[in-house]
Amino acid sequence: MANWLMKSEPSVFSIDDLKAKPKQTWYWDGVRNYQARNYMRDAMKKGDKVFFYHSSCPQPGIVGIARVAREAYPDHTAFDPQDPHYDAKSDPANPTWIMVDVKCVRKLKRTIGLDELKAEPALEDFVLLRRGNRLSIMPVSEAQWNVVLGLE
DNA sequence: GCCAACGTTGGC
DNA sequence: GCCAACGTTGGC
Repeated sequence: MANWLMKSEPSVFSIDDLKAKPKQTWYWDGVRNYQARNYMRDAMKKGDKVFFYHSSCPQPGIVGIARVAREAYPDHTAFDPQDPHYDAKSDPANPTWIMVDVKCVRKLKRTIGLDELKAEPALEDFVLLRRGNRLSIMPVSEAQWNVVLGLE
C-alpha cells in the first residue's frame, strides 16, 4: 500500500468540492504530465491514502486525506474540445491520459501549510519540497505521512 | 504580476 | 539528436 500527495487549485477543485460530491467521491481529471500519469497508471492502487494539497491559493498546504476509490481509467476530458484540458492528440481508442477516482476520508483539523512543511527537518526529502518540483502527483513515504499527521 | 524551474515543441 | 523558444506551474 502506497501513500500519495495530489495537488489541486482550490478555485478549480477543493477538498470541500470533493466532500460535496456523491459518496464524497469524484474523478481526478486533467493530469497532463507524463510522470504524474505514470504514477496513477502504474502504481496507484485502490485504497491507497492520498494527501489533498491546495496550490496557487492564499495558504498553500495539505488540507485533507482521501483514498483511491477506483484505479486508472481513461480521462474523458481529453476528448472534449470544450474542456480546458482537451488534447487533440489523445486517441479515444488508445487514450494518452487517464484518471483515478478519489474519496474524501476527512479534512484535516487545520491546513498544514507549505511553510510549516518546509520548517520540519523530518520532511527534508519530501518530493513536494524539492527545489523546482512541479509534479502534481507524487509519492509520500509512510514516515513522511506520519510526520505530517503529527504536525496536525 | 513576477519569475525560477522545468517540460514540450519544432527547426535544423 | 541538439537546443532555443515557448508554455506552464506555482510560490511569493
